[in-house]
Amino acid sequence: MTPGLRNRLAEKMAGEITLSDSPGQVFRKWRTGFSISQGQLAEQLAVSPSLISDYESGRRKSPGTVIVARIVESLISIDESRGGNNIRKYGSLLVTGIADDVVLDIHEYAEPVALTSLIGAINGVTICGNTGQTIYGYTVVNSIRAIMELSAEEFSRIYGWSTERALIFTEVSTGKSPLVAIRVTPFKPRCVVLQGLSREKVHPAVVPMAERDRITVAVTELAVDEVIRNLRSA
Amino acid sequence: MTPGLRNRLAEKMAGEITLSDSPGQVFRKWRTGFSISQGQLAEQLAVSPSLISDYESGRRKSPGTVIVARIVESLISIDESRGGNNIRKYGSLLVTGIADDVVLDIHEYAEPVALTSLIGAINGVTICGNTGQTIYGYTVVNSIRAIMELSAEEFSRIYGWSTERALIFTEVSTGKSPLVAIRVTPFKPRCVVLQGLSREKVHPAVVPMAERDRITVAVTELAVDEVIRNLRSA
DNA sequence: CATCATATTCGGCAATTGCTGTATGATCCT
DNA sequence: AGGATCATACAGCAATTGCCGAATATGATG
Repeated sequence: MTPGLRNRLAEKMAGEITLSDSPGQVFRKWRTGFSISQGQLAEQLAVSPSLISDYESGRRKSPGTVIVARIVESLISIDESRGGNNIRKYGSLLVTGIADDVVLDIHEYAEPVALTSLIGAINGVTICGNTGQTIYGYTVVNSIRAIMELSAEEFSRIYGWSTERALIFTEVSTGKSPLVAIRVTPFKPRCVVLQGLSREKVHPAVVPMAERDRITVAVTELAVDEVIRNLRSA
Repeated sequence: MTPGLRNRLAEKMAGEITLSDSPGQVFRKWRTGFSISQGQLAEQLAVSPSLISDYESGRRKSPGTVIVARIVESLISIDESRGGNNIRKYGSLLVTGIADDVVLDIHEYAEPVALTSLIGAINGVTICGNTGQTIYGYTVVNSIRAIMELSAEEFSRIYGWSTERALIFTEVSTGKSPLVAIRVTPFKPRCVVLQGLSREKVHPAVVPMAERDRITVAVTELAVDEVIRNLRSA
């Protein structure tokens, strides 16, 4: 695990916290992701445990950069003292090695989000599957590039932290190829969104394949840029 | 320019500001890098220009996440409205496409740093060249991997924002190969540091090559991890 | 049911921030 | 020389933060 990786992970965490409308929730996401209790974090920071709880619960709406930096550095220091497994785990998500124009955006939610909320945000129409679920993140993928260029190992990395996410494939023509690609890989997303399709143009093989893998499928005709923008704003 | 790139650049900027001991200086670095005046930024933010100056000058030691996020989003919005050239320019530095174990760390300084300060931070010994210069950043590179694996285009990207930087090559045996590689590429760094060498073991061809390219050369026997840690702390 | 660990709430208060508005100085252009 | 632009310093003040400590709530375990 290189110090460079650790520094970039710290930067990623700090950036995500700072840009969030709910920094407390993002604090908690990272703390629990690192398997650290509030008491342990408070001890490392030499503060009262209620301070950690105050922040995570949103009592402070605009924490200062000093306290954010201290919390991030403490999380990483605790993990380093335990061997650095979480730094490697989350750090590996930073090193995509995948061209920017294949993975167009990727995001992990601080807390579970209703699938209906995501589909609604992009004016999606559900084709099949259960929309009563929640998801933990999404990845927006250039469909053709992903299928043509990614190895199996790279393909698995578009899942970020969790397979309980939505994969949004852009500029698809019938939707068949993305579902075929998912069929032959070990991991299944919660939901697949086919961008650029109307419901009528969905290939008839899509629904049976999706149902075999218990994947919810939706379509959206929103432009790619708008999909990404709306998802980030939701 | 993908929205994903823009979001990751925003995250990078926010993270860097938050983790810095001088957030004001990092605000200024990004603002001037984007060619935006304080007045233009204030207008976009709908605030008084003195607020921007107050922050950049360090009057506020721990700005809140809300104001940091607003400033970062405003810089990016202004650039988008101008065509997005700076987003592409700085965003391209995020998409290394270079394996993490080649570029071990890379950093841009908010303001010029004396070369002697960097060399001192890593217990370096100057072999040749002028140490009275300043630098704007550094890149720590795995010497063997970089030379064996990087294309010419990839090699040029280890320069980050500026060639006025130090390149630190790790685990070198004689130091000849890095200087040869630099000789045959168009850009020259301000300084090359050869990690893992004592002054006696430097190949005799190093100094003549460095002098031809007006590059300062130093050596350090500090461990790689310590080099990266000390540089980040300096 | 008791105990323990973890988490949350909340009162309190000194310190700091967010922001306006005014004053000042430097630089550039006409 | 004068105006415009850019940047900085600073007084002032309402609002908010950083943090402690006590009390309370919740879930797991024996």
